[in-house]
Amino acid sequence: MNRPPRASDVAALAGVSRSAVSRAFTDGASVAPETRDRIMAAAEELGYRVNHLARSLKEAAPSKLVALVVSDMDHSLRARLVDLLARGLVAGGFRPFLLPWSQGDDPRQLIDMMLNYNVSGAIVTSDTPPEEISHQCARFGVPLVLVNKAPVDARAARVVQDTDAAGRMAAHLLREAGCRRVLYAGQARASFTIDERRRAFEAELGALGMTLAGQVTGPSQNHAGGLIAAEQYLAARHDVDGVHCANDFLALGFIDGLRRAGLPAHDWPALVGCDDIAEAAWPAFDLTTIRQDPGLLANACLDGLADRIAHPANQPELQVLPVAAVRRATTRKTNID
Amino acid sequence: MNRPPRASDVAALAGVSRSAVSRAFTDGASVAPETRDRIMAAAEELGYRVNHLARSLKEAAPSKLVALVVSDMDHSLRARLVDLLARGLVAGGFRPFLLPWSQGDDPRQLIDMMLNYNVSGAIVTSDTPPEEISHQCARFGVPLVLVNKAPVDARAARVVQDTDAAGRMAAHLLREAGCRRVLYAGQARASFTIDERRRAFEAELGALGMTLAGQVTGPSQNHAGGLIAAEQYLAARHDVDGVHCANDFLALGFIDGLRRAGLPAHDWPALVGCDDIAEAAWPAFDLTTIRQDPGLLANACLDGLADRIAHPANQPELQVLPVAAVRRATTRKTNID
DNA sequence: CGTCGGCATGCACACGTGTGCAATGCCTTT
DNA sequence: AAAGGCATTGCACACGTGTGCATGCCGACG
Repeated sequence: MNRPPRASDVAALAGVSRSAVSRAFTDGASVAPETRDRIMAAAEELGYRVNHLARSLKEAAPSKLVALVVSDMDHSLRARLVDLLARGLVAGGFRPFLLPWSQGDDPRQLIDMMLNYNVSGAIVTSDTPPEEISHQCARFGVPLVLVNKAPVDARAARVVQDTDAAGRMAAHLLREAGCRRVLYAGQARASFTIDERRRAFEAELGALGMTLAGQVTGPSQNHAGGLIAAEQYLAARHDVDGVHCANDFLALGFIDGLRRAGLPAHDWPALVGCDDIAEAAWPAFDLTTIRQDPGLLANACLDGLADRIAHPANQPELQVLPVAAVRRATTRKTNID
Repeated sequence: MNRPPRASDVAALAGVSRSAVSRAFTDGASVAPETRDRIMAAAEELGYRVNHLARSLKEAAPSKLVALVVSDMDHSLRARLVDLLARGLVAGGFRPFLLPWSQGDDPRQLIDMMLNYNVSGAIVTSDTPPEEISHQCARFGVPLVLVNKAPVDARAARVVQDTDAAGRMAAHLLREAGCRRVLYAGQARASFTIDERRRAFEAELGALGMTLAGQVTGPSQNHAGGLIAAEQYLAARHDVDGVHCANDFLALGFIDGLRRAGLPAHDWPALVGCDDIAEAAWPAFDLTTIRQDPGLLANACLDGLADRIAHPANQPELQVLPVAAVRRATTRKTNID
């Protein structure tokens, strides 16, 4: 017989009823100390473990599983976030359930998985998740937290970066570097956070009396996209003294593009990215950027989820997380001043 | 009444028995087409979903959950691997279950989680996982795949890089660059793969008539460790013409260390890393390295797991994955010849 | 027309667990 | 000594599902 031992096996060995075994493994249940000891000894001998699937089946409350819907895990900031979320969930007694999602995947499959496994909540950190996920979760009462996403469903909690402050900050950092005419590098429609930030950036440029000379666009918001944006920048011979990139990966690619083209360092524009990924601090780049603390982000998600689970009827909360300027070389050793 | 609908609710609405509902959702079961249609309509109306937890409880086979034990997710190669593994598992009908583990965590807690949830298998990609995990998995019959790990338990399948080829390759790449006296950058005892590779590297140096001048050591196998290794290298004024770094992150840090110290490019030693992480190809580094294909790695893990699940009694297989040399600037624009 | 085979369906049990309720036994109080 | 309270324990049911078995029905074939 090779099946895992169950409670009744332990009960038989310990000479008690199966209920007693169940109670021995339940905190606060009424069991005599010596009975509990005998049960625990029998359990140890058989290698018995409580089957949490069966347990969560019995309890009306959904399982302790939490779905983690994530895309673009190769983005180091997201990998870090997933790591922190998983740790936090495990520490809180939950079990993170990794659901990768890519643009073009069928969202219904994702929803099926979440509902089939009776998850007690979900955290969505993928870019541009389909609205259907939010609506279906709301319909079936699955507590949901959206990270840096647009408010697609009023019943989902949201955690977002303070995009307004970040956009203004970018403008001020370029201003500090002495810039007058600047460029924006990134796509016209990228993601919620990037778009919002860009809007605030452009507005603040006006308030500071600076000029937005135009925009260069890479095919994607990553290093490869930055390389191409830099080529465009060099080809167009823009007469600008500063560039704000949609995110750090793009900015690093932009720097690499300038470097590859052999542009002398004193001709480089001032550069400001956003996110403060680990690579931005490397001496090869030393990029001025705007920091979004992944620890803060993860904690806000966990708090938001806990709140949704505990008080499903409440108005879902919107948490806006602060950002901080990180001044490095790309706004110092510029040719301006 | 706010509980999720169950099969009996659907049965009542469709005017059939609960068995019929169960059969309607089971492939290959015997149900009349019009009955199935009526059941599906009722299910759609109520928003019914099969509860897979209860299903897996019924089926003697363990749940479709697979534990993904992972540490150091901020290592971009590992994040990529986790992403690929999660995708592959989902595609194969499994559900990945993310269990972060850090040095110092209690392994028993991890084992409890895996056994409590009756996982049908586990893939361990963390560095230096405690042996206890392997032994407990074996004891309880949980199919296990170890990625780039030492053979701690004979009953676990293993997927490892061809460390022997990689180490020899590193020596040959330095030889190609004209090196004679070389250095190894990395810790004496790091991880299984790194240690094995270093051994092969040193052996091949001898065979090629090259000299290992010594070793510089950073506090960690990442960018920060590389920075410090570079400082040591510069301080000791080693008379060498090439350096092999334990992995790419360390190599990138090493380059950044030389760059920060202002060492002119024609005085740089030839450099060879290992892994071919995305950043190694960036123009800022253009690092010669040894590629380990994460797609291959992920597929090997999934195959290994499937094999362990299908044939638990078989001898666990050991898959050795090929590596490939990636020649870039750090072995070209050297000062030699 | 009788028999047989195949298909659809329902009954009942099983999976492994938690817990309300009642029963039992012991200790304390009057 | 009787009564009452309390801790402990077992019985039985519930959670939501899959499936073997038996039954009933219908068509086909001899």
